[in-house]
Amino acid sequence: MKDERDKEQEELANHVKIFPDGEFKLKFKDEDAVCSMDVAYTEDCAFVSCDIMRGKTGEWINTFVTIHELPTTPYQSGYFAYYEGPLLLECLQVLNKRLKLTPALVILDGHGLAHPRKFGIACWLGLKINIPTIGVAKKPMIPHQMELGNGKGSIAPLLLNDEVVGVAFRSNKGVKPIYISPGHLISLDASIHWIKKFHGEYRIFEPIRRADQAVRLAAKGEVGEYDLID
DNA sequence: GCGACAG
DNA sequence: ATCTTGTCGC
Repeated sequence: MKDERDKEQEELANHVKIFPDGEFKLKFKDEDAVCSMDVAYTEDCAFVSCDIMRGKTGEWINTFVTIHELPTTPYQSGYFAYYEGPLLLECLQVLNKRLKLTPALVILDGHGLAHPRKFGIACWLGLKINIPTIGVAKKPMIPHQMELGNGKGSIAPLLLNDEVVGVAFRSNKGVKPIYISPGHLISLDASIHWIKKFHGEYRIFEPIRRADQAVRLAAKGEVGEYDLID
């Protein structure tokens, strides 16, 4: 029996805008911010962090943390957005209200197009905020067919019914790949371009690492809500 | 049919 | 995601 949410995802997926490679390449103005987000959970609450950097230079600005109620919907693979999406949205709303900041691009943990119904959490969030998004995940949801070279920077397409919906990306020699896919209002090649540009020296995308670190500190009670870690 | 299954 | 120390290697 097909989950009701499958139909909803398939419908919403029709509204997602992915540009063909080469079209509408994202350019940042001096003031444009790029945000990378992550979430951590404790027994009784959830913490969201938003790592903020200057899009034009990649320079880290600071990291913002918010506290939230735990999701009421249980986590389920394929429906991650129902679980974590609302938390990301709430954090961005607080960010906007308190810091008057609206990111020009949001990058998050999880998939975009590279999802069984082409509607990963990056698509969901992009549609909600009408801002370009990219999903970067540590595990694939759909397999890559081509062999992935072992060298740093190797890429293999993620195929869904013969359509390229993302790539497996070897972020360092010999490490397990990460998985990049566009979420909304961006192209696949631009998604790869920006991830490469901001990536850093470890396997995991550096801004996501910072967001992860911040949110864990918050979960341990070492920083509070609305704290700017800088 | 069975197992696997973003975070 | 989260529960968790030391340890091997670049």
